[in-house]
Amino acid sequence: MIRRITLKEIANELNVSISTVSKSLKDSHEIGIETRQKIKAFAKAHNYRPNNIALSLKNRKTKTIGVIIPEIVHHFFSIVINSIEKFSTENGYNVIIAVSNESFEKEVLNMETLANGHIDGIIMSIAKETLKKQDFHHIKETIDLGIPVVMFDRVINDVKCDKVIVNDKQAAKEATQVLIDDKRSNILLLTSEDYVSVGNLRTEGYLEALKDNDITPDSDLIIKVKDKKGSQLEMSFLENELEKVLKLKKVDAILGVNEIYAGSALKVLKKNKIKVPDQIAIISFTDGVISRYSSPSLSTISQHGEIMGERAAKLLINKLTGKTNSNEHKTEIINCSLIKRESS
Amino acid sequence: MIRRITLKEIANELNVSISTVSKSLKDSHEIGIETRQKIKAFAKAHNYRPNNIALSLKNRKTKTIGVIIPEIVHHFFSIVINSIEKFSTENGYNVIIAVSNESFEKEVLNMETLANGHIDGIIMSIAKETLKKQDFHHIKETIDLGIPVVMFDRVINDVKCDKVIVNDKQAAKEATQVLIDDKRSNILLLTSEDYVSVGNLRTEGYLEALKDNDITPDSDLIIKVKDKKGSQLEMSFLENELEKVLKLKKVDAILGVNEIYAGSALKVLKKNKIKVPDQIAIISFTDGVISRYSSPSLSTISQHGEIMGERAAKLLINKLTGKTNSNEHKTEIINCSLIKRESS
DNA sequence: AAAATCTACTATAACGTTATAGTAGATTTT
DNA sequence: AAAATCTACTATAACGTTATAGTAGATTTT
Repeated sequence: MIRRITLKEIANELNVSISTVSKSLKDSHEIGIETRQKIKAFAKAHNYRPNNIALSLKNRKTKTIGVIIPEIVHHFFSIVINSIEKFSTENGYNVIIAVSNESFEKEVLNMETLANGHIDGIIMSIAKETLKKQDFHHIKETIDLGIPVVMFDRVINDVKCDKVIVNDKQAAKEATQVLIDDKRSNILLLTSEDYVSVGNLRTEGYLEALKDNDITPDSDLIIKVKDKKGSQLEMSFLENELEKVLKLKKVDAILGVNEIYAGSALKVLKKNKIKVPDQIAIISFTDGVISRYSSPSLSTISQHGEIMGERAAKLLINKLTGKTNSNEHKTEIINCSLIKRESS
Repeated sequence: MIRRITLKEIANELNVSISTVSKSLKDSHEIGIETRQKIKAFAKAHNYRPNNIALSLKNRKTKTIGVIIPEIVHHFFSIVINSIEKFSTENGYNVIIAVSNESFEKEVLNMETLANGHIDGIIMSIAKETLKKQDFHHIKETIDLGIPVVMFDRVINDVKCDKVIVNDKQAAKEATQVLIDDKRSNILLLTSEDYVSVGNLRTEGYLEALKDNDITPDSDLIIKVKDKKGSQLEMSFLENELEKVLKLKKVDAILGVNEIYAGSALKVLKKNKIKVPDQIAIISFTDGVISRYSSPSLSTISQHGEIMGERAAKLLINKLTGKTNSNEHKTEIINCSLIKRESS
């Protein structure tokens, strides 16, 4: 085992002061060229690398970004993380991941751990439980400590920080319109409970589209999927509800706020021998792997997770490097796009 | 903006020395009880939190684990990360994520960045390009620096470190046997190129099963999917090759080394109106979301990514906390299990 | 030749901690 | 009453850096 050599050790070996070594390695003109070269050669030969922890302490900068997300095993979030990691690394930042698992308590814990040390700023998407509780003290406290926070996708209006969102309402409205234009007017909506900001916006978009076309919304056609611990339960809830509605009501289209919901719906339709898209067309949010590999493949609304991640990272790094003022807060809106596949 | 208070500031406020503050907060009996309580109360009131960077420097421990993986947007890897993150957080460790994108160069870069500072140990799965190049100097150097490394899934035999793998060969053999027992003997294998360790082992298992049943392997029935930048190209290669083979040869079963391959195969079969599993049965590795939401759903071999992640994290943390000797290296083998669904 | 300037360094403090060694003043022992 | 011990602290060095201030000795200016 070879311990990493330090400036002190180099200084001792070469009988110069630590300052001389430090300055030489930075190629400072204060030091004579011969000494400089000797030191640089020695450092190289011994594979000197500055200790980043010491630098972090000195500079009060860790060059690390903390990311708090509700889930990792999730197509959209993993795309965003990937993109954050990519952009951050390119700009000399490391990325620490913390998962809230949709839990308020864990999110608070994550924030505290991160804020206590190893990061310069935070990118996050809010846990469902936090949205439900409407308790954002941990986020406000972190911002008060001078740690910049950027929120993406699931954001909170009354916390002042940079945000990256998608035009959820508009996208849902347009998708609904596409279904209506296809002569379908009994559109079932699979959405999440109201406190989930994005689900809510998508529901609004759906309702607006109906209104614009003078279709009276039928509350039976809106299934709000209850969150259960463990997605298995959540899905069986959805499947049961959907089957019930299909027996009672005429349905000729389904709009899902994510591809898991839509994928599960597809299973139910198949089981009941309902033809997609002939009898029921489907459009869903989240352009993930389910949509592409299911059959028929699902028409989806892409939220452009890659762009989202990159924008979020860019906003944060701009704050960290002082390129943007720390009191000004931007909200960037990314336009979704509808990807037509076989289900519509 | 409220800057975090330091020991020094507390000491100044209360007219005691920094030592006294530090010791009081650690509840040291060297300090009188009244002083101690006064200091603790003051610290609490001002929301004192020790600076972790300073502690890291002092203790030469960062309480952070680095994870280097080939991809994040990947069911199996994201499950493993999730599990690593979970176990690590529970044990007081943070997790830094670095993505190699299957590139050797990026993997080396990632290793160097991580080894230079902010982490105590590394968990990794090797990039395909690295496996192809057979150049592992970066990993050996990191280990030489006294930074423990744990490899999972894609491991390297001639690097001495802890490893967590799956019984790939045996699992592939058993899956093949299941297909044979179902009276299928023209089994097509969708595998990766030879240098990918896990793909190779699975191919071996497949071949062994054939041999045990006196079936002569047909090299036309083994498609080695070429890696292309961008999975889109990779898949069109697979689809074209598969279509060719289906025209030329009798095929009554397919074994895929991952669910992307199997999912793509399913698309091809569907396009050619081949019934699954009646005409061709499918079994694949990776129990992901594609397998569950495709139709028919795919029978898969679960590699138990959660267990893998947990074991890897446990092995590493045991090394870091000195619970296990740093010179002894374990290889843990996790048994896959076959999950039967509709495709077989 | 004294004063000013330059060259090529070194010493010191600081980032925020903690562990070790040191020390006034009070109390106990002999 | 001198010596030993205790109590309740403080000073210092260290982790590994860097920026600022300081300084011998040589060289240049006047």
